[in-house]
Amino acid sequence: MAKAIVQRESLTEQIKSILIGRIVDGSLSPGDRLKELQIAGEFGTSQAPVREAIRSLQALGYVEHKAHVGALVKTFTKKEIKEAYQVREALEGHCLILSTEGDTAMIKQLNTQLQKMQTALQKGDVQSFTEADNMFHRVMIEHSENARMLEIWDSLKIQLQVIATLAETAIPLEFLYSLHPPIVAALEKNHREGSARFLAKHYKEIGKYWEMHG
Amino acid sequence: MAKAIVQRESLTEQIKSILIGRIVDGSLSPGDRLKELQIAGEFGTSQAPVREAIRSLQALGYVEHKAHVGALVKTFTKKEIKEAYQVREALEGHCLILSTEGDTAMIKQLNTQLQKMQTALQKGDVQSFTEADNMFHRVMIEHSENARMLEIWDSLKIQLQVIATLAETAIPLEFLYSLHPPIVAALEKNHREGSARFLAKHYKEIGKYWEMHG
DNA sequence: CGATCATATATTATCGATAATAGATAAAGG
DNA sequence: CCTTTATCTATTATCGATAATATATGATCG
Repeated sequence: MAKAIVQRESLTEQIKSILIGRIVDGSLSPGDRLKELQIAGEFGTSQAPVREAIRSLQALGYVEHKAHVGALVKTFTKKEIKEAYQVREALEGHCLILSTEGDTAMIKQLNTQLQKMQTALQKGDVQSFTEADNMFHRVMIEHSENARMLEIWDSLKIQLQVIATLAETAIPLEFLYSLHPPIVAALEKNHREGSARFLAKHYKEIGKYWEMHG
Repeated sequence: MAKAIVQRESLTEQIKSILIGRIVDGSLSPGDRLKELQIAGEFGTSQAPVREAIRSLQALGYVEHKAHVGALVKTFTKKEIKEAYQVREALEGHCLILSTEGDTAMIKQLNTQLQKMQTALQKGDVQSFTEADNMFHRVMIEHSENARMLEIWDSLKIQLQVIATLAETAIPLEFLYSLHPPIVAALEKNHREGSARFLAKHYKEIGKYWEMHG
């Protein structure tokens, strides 16, 4: 029999999820202060689980913590964004190079995401586009079957996610889209190095936009 | 005037440092359980700072935590080691490719570490060799001037550090050494892709050893 | 004898209260 | 006035105690 009991999540976990939600959706902005007792009061808990939740937000990179002062929602600098993109490029590029010849599954999934991006583009649905874009890149990592790498990749997504909510990054989606198909096309011809080069170009172009507009 | 006051570290920080030391030096072995109250008793503190220290060990990847059960010193599987090496290769390779032509400083530092490795080799000083080896690779990351990447790289080192203490990885140091100079040599000729290829070979060889002996 | 259920125990998770600290504000001295 | 020092306040850091939970152990039933 399947357990129907709703496993009560620990208070810490619940609070953590709620706070992450608030940061991602922007109701908590960079620089905002998280006061342990105030939050505890809001949720009707004691200080302890709030404190723990905040510390784990810190580990995830959502907040900064200063001793005896408390936690502030992290403000991402231009440099940090650039750094995150650079790491992503390193990881994704490596995965492309390592991708095995016969792995048509990855190519298939990449194409699926390309189509989703196109559909979103036509509808002008920015959120769906961003989602598909994210998945496109995540697929590369997933297919390396390297859990650690995926974990790291996800941790990078956090900052870019927060940024995406805040700054309408202002990169024209049509252009952003156009940077992706060549990556897949090269893979389909088994040109893995070429694919990695197109990926590099993709990130170079994004970098340019951040230089100009960020 | 420089402050001479020894800033009292928080209990949490102190406990964290001690526990990390015990894990790295092997007095706490993989699978060992960390009991909050027991440790608190040992240090004469309450449960709270111990609990926090353990949670931050978790974030750093030293221990695993199961709800209502507690923290166990992490046991690294062969697969996880392999994964960590793969990520290292991705990061270091990317840094080599991105390294700027005029960056003689990096080459100089790489050569310095090569020499330290040689010296250690002659003395049969395994620890010094390992240190220099680590630094050799870290130098590549440092020169990307990407703090996030360096942080991630360091977090990967943790597991390999623990492993190094436990299992004498049994790779002949002479052979391990020999994999490094070609990386620098290629860089000196401004063959960055070639350098990255030698790096890849380096990790492939290490991988083989883990397959056979690990 | 095996499977299921109750009970006991060790340990984490949470609580409410207190101590310690950083930063702000006011007072004192030059 | 400006600088330094003392006081105050808001907040984190730590405490000791209790509640909740998972696992182990033993009891009950088929």
